[in-house]
Amino acid sequence: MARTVSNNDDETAAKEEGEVKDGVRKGPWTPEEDAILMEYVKKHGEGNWNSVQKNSGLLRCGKSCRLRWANHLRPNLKKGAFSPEEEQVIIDLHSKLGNKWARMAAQLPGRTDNEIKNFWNTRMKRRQRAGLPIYPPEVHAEANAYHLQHHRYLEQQQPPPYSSSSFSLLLSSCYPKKLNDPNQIHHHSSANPMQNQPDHSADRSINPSQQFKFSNENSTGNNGNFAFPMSPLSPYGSSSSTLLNHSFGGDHGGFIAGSPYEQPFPLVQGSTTDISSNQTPTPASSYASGVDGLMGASSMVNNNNNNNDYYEVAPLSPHQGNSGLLDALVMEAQGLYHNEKSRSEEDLNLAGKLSCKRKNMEYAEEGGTVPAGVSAMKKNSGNSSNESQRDDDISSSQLSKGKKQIGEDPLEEMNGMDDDLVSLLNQFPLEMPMPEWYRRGENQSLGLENQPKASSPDPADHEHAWTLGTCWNNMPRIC
DNA sequence: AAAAACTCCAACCGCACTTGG
DNA sequence: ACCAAGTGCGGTTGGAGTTTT
Repeated sequence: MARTVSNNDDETAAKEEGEVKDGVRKGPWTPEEDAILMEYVKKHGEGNWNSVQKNSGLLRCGKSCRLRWANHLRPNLKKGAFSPEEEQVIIDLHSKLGNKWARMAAQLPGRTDNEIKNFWNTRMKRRQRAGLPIYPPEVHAEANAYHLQHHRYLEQQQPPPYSSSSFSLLLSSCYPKKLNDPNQIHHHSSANPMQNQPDHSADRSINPSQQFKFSNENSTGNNGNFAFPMSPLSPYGSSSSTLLNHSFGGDHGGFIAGSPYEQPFPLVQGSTTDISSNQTPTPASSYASGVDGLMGASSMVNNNNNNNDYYEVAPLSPHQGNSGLLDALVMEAQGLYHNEKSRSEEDLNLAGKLSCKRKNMEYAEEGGTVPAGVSAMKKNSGNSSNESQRDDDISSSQLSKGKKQIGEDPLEEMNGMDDDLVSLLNQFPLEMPMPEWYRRGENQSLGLENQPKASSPDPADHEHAWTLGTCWNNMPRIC
């Protein structure tokens, strides 16, 4: 490690730490190597990394040189901890992009993808340990809106490759496949977003083997209760026709506001009935193609106790390519689940009803009010409370605002998806209360101005806050 | 004070994509 | 169309430093 190489005995340290194999050294860079590389780049510019070794005598492979330059030597690199603003940016971007570190880094001048990646992984760990949600509610809302609008944009531009597989498109739209797809990166660069027509070729090329099974082969006749594909971030699971109707019906294009990153894909004009009417039975293999098995990998596993279900999230293979969003959500679910479990095993039977209340407590804690029981629990998570405290400084206010009323026992509803989506669709609610936190932003340019106000929630419903953080627990009540 | 646990982060690795022959 | 080299990206690892027990 470079930082471990002392200045007083670099050669010794390099010999000890730098392993030379086949004329290529590995391990930490020495100041001398850095100097050589910097000199080389000064003379020849970036690129041609493989020629560095030939021309400079540096015993490093091209990849290593590029990495060293990009992460440590290039000018204008910011060092040190991320500012709260930067952290907020990262959280926000991650909710929209997943583990697209390079793209995130492009939004953060002076920061490297590696830095961001490390930051995020650390943050995820901390929050998982603390049983905290990965994303603040506001970020969820924004991301959800982003995904939905992006999806609709794509859908309008070109029909889904598989007949009416909105699911596939939505998900794939959330996880751009091709970095150099002009429609999927640098959204800001286009003055006229309509000029950027999405390239769905990537969506088409998705390997069906990687697709999760969201089996809906019998999903005809859902009575018009279109169950929109569940966005990984959606507080509603993106499954609410109400959400679609209320939130996006009548949009006439525009950007998502309220974020540092306005997303200039055009909002799609049209009503949600367009979407629902387009939903035709789709081969299971065509679902979720875009996210490399997003939902399947995270399919909630029911313990087959339909009355007092508890759930666990199926483990994810790191190679399933969910772009990190799913991982984040899985970790969140796991963390929260374990929290729940650790608090009271014997309360499992009541978990469905109580979990919302508990989550409220957790959010209250995050906001500074720490119920005794919860604080005791957190004490067991090492120093994570300190870290989480800082970590949540950004979002604590948001989180405190994020107490929302939602359907009861959202995980129970989740369970049905894998087994019988048809019944889920058939029972999907036509109306779902719009939570307070979501209405908060209705004056923003999300096209929410024209939303019919949801019926005011039952005050008692405030207790039904987020059971599993901000990921799963806003699923509307189905049964 | 020592050991264990944890955090941080630089660097490596493999895969996928692009480009040029 | 095919192949190889170059490049970029994301996942993972391993070690030093720090904190906790």
